[in-house]
Amino acid sequence: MTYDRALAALSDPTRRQVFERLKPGGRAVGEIAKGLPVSRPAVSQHLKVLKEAGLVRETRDGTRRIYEIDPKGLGQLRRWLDQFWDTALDAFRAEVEKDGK
Amino acid sequence: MTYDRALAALSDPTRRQVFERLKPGGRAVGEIAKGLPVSRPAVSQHLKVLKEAGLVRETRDGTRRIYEIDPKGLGQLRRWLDQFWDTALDAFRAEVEKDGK
DNA sequence: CTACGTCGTAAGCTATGACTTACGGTAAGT
DNA sequence: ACTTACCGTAAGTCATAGCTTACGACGTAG
Repeated sequence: MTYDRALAALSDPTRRQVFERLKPGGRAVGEIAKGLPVSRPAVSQHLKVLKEAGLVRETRDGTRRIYEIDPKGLGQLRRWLDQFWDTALDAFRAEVEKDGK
Repeated sequence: MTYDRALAALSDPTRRQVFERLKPGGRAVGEIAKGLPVSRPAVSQHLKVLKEAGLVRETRDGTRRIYEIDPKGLGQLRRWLDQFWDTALDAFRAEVEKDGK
């Protein structure tokens, strides 16, 4: 029942950028901030929100914190989404195929 | 590329309530507002956002507007979500099963 | 032990967004 | 034609969330 936090977390564009930067694999905070249009502390705050939403997990490596995608929050969000598929979408399957790309 | 709007739309709790009320089927605005802790105009504004996100579609019936779930936005959101499954989750499948309910 | 690199947190500012009340428009019934 | 029901939009208020700079904590290297 934390899908609500996941939705709130992923609603912010820059926070989504942070999250998408973790797709290739784990990364350190400063490395993530590099290239983003916001400061490093801002990235830290975003990572905190993502972590509390279960979308990201943290690992220590010396003074550096490595962040990687946590499938837990992603799974909860996906299950919540599928809930609408099962109940309300049976009549529209044809259009789902049609809307394409 | 409208998954961003869908995420922004579903991030608000009361807007999620509006959306979830449409799960059983199409409903009129006043009917949706009944039982919600906000006014009817507020519901109208929420429906407008949901519509622009492709999550809801509108139908006329006299002076009433019937709103129902639109699978289009739901599909785009789901595809965006699955993107992370494919790339970053191969190593964690075991844990996905473990986190359970 | 000093200096540096890496990072989280606090405080403060600003913009955005969710809500309210008030109003106007349209369709149906009498 | 008048009234009633149903709804969208405009204007204004208030809280929240994202950003910045400043600071302190922690580990590492020399």
